[in-house]
Amino acid sequence: MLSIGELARLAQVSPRTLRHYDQLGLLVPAQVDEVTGYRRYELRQLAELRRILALRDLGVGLDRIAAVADAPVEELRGMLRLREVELAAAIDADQERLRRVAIHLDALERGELMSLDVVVKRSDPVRLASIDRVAPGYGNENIGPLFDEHVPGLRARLAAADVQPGRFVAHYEWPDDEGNVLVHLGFEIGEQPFDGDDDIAVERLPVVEVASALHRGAPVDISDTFTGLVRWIEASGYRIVERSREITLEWAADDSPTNVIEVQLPIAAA
Amino acid sequence: MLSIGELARLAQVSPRTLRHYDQLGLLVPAQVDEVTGYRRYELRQLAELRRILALRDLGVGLDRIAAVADAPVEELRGMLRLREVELAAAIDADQERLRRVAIHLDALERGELMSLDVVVKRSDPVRLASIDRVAPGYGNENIGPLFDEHVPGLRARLAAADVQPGRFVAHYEWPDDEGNVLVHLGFEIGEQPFDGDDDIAVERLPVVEVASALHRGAPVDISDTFTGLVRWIEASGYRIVERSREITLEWAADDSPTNVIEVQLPIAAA
DNA sequence: TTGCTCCTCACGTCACGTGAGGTGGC
DNA sequence: TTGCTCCTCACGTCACGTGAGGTGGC
Repeated sequence: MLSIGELARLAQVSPRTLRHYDQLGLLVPAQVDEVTGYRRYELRQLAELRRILALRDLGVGLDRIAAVADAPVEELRGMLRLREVELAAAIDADQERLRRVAIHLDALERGELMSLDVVVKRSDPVRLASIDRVAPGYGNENIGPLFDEHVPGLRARLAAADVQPGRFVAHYEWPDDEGNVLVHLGFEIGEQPFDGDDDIAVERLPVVEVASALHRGAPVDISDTFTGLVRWIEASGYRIVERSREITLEWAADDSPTNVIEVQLPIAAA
Repeated sequence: MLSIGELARLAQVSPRTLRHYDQLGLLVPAQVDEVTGYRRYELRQLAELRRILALRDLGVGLDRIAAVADAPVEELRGMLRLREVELAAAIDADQERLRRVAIHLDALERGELMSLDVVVKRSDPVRLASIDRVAPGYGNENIGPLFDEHVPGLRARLAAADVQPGRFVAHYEWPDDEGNVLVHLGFEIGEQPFDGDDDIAVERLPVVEVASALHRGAPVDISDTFTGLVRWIEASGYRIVERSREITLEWAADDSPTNVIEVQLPIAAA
């Protein structure tokens, strides 16, 4: 017979661990002194304990160890197979994290500070009242004037139709052969009843996987955010499958530093 | 300004998470209503929150995120490098676990049940009073008679010298050209003052890395335990660097099922 | 008799999830 | 006025480590 300390020393664990296993019913002492509460173990329990510790060191939870302890070998086999799958998944997840850490460090080397702002998510479902206009190209110098010219009018016409405009959303199509870009300018309208008119279309943006970055401040600098986002996407092993969406989360004035625009680029695994 | 629910939706986290970050001082609302306690966030805090979540998803603890939040970029860089090292270590550890799971599953296929009993550890420091005898080979049929013949006498002579014998320990040397094996038969004597005599030597076994398995029952079957242990060692990428040690943890009678003998094989990475 | 071992609570860890019980805003 | 949101506790999670406070055995 062994005292708790002797068994602990043989197995190189703490007495506290053995008390814990006793409490869980995982390894109950062969005898317990009724007066003093002293635990007494048999030597064959060292073998039991070793099995418990071996499974524990494989990362198996104590509840699952208890579950296979008195079960047929089949159970043990199944549990080990499960653990194999879990471990493979954990390794994958950590390797993915490792890749992302490397990407952030690369971005830091280049002085880019935004890589940590990028989020991959599914876009929110959006119902939009929008107009289509053609710009002579991308970039704020081409798009900006379009906004100034058409957005106030759109807002006014929605109000006239008793529709509360929500957030402002712009999205783009690929340029045609001459470089002209079809731009959709719209406001979220939720589920308010509205069918559009001969100029205003009502559309739902498909819910897709997007990489998203936040742009703050004047829209003139939005191409920096855009460039950083594209770089992040390439480094992360995605490819862009659609043109960008820009969601204006907050807008004070054209040059206000409190402006916040979310830039979304639909992506897929490269 | 955003309510807690709005910010939570934008960032796809729970309000509870935001309250938690508030409590930790990690992301404190721009305003808190003094009467109702309602939290109000500014939109620029969404960018802060995204950075926090990005680091969290890399497995960085919230305390460390807080530590780099207002620190110079150098801190962030250092923290990410540290995380790189930690992640690599975690992956290594999980891959090692994966290998061991595979070894156990293999052993189960072959019907061996003991692989989970094997432990790698450093041997305990042992001071031994022992005699050297020559056996005509390994195996219980060669070693057993030696035990029967010499062990009782050794015990008696130690008692006569006022030395309390501890656990019985046998260890072996490599066989010579004719297959003769030098066997050391001894008892642990701790630090009791004793220098031996012309037959009994006092020795300290070097503390080394060993693979250890427990044998239960009659010593006749100890070769099964031995075989399983050797197989485990090979499958696990170790090699045997010295002959075995056998430590008798419990001994009732020659054929008692409560006998427990620990078999240790000194190992090194293959 | 003095150390050493043993005992039973019970808090702390990490990042929240999940009620309970109650109130404020549209 | 009714739902929806928000609030503050406070327990539970996982496998013990770490005291606190006290007693038993050599």
